[in-house]
Amino acid sequence: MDKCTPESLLEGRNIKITRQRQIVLGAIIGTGKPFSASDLHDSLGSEMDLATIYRNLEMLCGEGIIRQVMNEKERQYYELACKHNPEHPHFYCNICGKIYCMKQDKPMRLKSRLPGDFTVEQTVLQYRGICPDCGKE
Amino acid sequence: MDKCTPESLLEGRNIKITRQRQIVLGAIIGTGKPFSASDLHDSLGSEMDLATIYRNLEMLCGEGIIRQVMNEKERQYYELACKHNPEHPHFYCNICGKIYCMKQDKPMRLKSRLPGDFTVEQTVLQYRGICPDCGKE
DNA sequence: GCCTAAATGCAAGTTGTTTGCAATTAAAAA
DNA sequence: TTTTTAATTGCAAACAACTTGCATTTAGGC
Ligand SMILES: [Mn+2]
Ligand SMILES: [Mn+2]
Ligand SMILES: [Zn+2]
Ligand SMILES: [Zn+2]
Repeated sequence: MDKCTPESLLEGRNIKITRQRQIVLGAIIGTGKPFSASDLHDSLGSEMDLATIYRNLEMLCGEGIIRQVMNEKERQYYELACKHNPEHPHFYCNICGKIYCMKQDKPMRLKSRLPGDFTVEQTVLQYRGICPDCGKE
Repeated sequence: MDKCTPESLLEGRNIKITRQRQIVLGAIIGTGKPFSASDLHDSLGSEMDLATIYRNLEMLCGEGIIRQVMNEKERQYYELACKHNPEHPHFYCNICGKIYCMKQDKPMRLKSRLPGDFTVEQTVLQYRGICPDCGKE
């Protein structure tokens, strides 16, 4: 139950702890919601260059500290990928574009996984991995 | 089992049947695979303006004649949405980027839904619809 | 404190997609 | 069939998300 901090997330990884990385990670830990690069940029009052944010998001993804959540309106969303936040499905509202995290309790009625009155219009199921062509090499 | 034609797909819809729409729909019907705007543009030997292709893809989507399949590498993929091609999951290869359509037989082992040796690395499950905030208006 | 590789900011470049506008065209009206 | 007109097209420019090159700064080992 030890809470994540910018330092705890980066420790033992041979990654420089820069001022901007502390700020970015602080913001990521601070929000519970999925976020895009420009969400971050805005929430930081544009005090950091967008290119720096993009470079750090890529790095954090590679390290498995954050994960890609959803690609919507040609914009990539991410969320923290620590032990407190295991993988789970998401609900995307076709009207306001908000992204809701769904609880991932194993055997459970759908109703209990989102609070309130959600109307599901589409269910998107995608598999990613290695195809036979690419598997043999 | 009547096969789709550009005309049959557009009929009764108050949409002008232009030369370029026949060509685009012909190409879409011709290929079984998901395609992007630039896939189409290339396959038509650049004989049609990309803007026209984008405008028509948007229109066809709105009409439910095609559907969005996947947003990958910041590029949108589509496929024909006629009665011969009901909704189904897709497999995206993390290496070559190919998109495979999966058969959607109801009760079935996963093995039988894709031919060959596919390694699943990620399963993406997304719901889209209307959230409670947007539902009450 | 000094040194060096890594990280940053800035500006410019890419790529996918959209938009404004004048010219073309499908198809409804005459 | 010819005329009319609103929709569609092509072209060029605009946009938005993201990436890259490069000179400058900085974290962290010495
Ligand atoms: Mn989530
Ligand atoms: Mn398919
Ligand atoms: Zn909503
Ligand atoms: Zn492959």
